[in-house]
Amino acid sequence: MENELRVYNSLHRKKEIFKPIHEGHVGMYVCGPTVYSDVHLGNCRTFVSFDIIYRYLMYLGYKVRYVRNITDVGHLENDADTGEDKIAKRARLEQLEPMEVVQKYSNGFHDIMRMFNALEPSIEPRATGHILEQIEMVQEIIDNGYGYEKNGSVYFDTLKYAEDKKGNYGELSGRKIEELIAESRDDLKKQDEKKHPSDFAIWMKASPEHILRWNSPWSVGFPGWHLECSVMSTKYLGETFDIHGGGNDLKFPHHENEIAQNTASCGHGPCNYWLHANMLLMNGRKMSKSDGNTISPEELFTGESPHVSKGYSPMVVRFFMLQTHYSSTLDLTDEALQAAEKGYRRLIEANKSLAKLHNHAGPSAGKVDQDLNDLMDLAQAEMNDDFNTPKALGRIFELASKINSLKDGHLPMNEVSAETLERLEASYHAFVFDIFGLKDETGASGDDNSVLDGVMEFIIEMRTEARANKDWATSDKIRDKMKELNIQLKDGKDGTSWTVGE
RNA sequence: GGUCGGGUGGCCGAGCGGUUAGGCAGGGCUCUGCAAAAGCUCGUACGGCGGUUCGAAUCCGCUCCCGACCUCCA
Repeated sequence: MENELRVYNSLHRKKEIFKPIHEGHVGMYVCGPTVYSDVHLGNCRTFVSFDIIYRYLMYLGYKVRYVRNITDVGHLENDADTGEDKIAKRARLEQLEPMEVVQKYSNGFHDIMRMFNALEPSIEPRATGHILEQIEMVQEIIDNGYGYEKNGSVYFDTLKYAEDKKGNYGELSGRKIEELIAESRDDLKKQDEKKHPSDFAIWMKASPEHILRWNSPWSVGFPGWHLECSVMSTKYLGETFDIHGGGNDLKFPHHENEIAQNTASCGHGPCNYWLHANMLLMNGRKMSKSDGNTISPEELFTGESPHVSKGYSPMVVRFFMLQTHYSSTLDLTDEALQAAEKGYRRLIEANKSLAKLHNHAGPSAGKVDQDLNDLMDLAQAEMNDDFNTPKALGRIFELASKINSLKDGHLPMNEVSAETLERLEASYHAFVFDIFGLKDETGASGDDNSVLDGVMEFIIEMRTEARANKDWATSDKIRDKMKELNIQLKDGKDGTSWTVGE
């Protein structure tokens, strides 16, 4: 097991030891959402993946600047004939100001991410707030000979870029420029203006119906579709930073073009490590609105969808995501979610049991002590191996078994040193809550549940009395009634505990 | 068609040359007034066909399926 953090760098297609540019600091940029409609659940998976990476880097002691943009301008709508901006089109549709649309869906996005307990990025820049910087970069690219203007639009000269060996166009996505020539479809917009089919726009002249528009040296228009990330990552993280992340589907053309733009303007690519999160599938297939194979975060939470038998809480979904490595596809099925729900509860319940072990710590360390420490070391090692949450989770589950055994007296508590118990509490908590980013949704022992806690304490006391008197009728009545109210009572060695839910 | 990535026990999902992943479900046992919870325990899987090797789920070849990207998309 490696003790150093290793990450899978998409650019080199191999795992590499992670070494930040500035000791103790990490700059990370993740391509954020385009806010022209409600967040896609797949989006959430990507951001949850990077949320865990962010959390783990901080856990390791790094000071992280996490930049995740909001794209509120610049994406062409492919299925429309006009080639107009997605935001503008949506605005027309709903009779709203473009920025109103942007605001609405940004809010919605934030709400969902909050439900998933994702930490906010350090900076969340918007493309529309960086038009000047984008114009500057376009000019730089032109000045360096890699951009050309045609009818008010400016294109990136991929052929010249490739010929100069300035960068290696296609390196990230494994594409060759010759193949791009052959494959490029001839019905692309403004094809006739481009010198080469694989060239892409870095500034677009606005058509008359285009609402979002800004003045520039070339025309009244809007920036190209990949420029914002090049510009904003450079502005907030510098010309070279540590990690650039995003969904797998952004590798080409988005990230490839980003590299080209950065290289053309400042001579080198933006970052040292490219990390890509894989896609979320449902029932083995890509989520697709057209064939009905889709579910929104809200539908998933409420259960109002033909694809799920019931609603699953955000934390259950988050746990479900943890069970798969971020670089693998994740297949969402009702059955898998049900399993995740149980697993999640087990993980949280063990944490509560752990808290109760506190007073029983013995003085001498034994085999159990060693096993616990080994498992904690292993869990960390798994995370160091490219943020392997499924493996780390496996170790934490093994810890949960040990904790339960200790609680039930199946393992000798006096073999666990006070030091190890302390470490176990800190470590278990750190993994479950700080790194995995889960929250306790099970109701009991919550921070803001003092009233319910008090009531339950009383009810359990009453039932314990009944049981002491072998008044089974009363004790079972209490238990059944609680069950009806969705509260489960569990009799253990040290008394009765309770949880909300089945 | 091109480029990548996959096919693992009933389900999900790690592993990627020799060792029990883990979760869920199922069987058995322990504990318990009963139940639940919890613990212990059982199941012996790697798409197919060849090859390399003392040894392959793990490497190589062929083949069959699946997915992603190639066009806005996380």
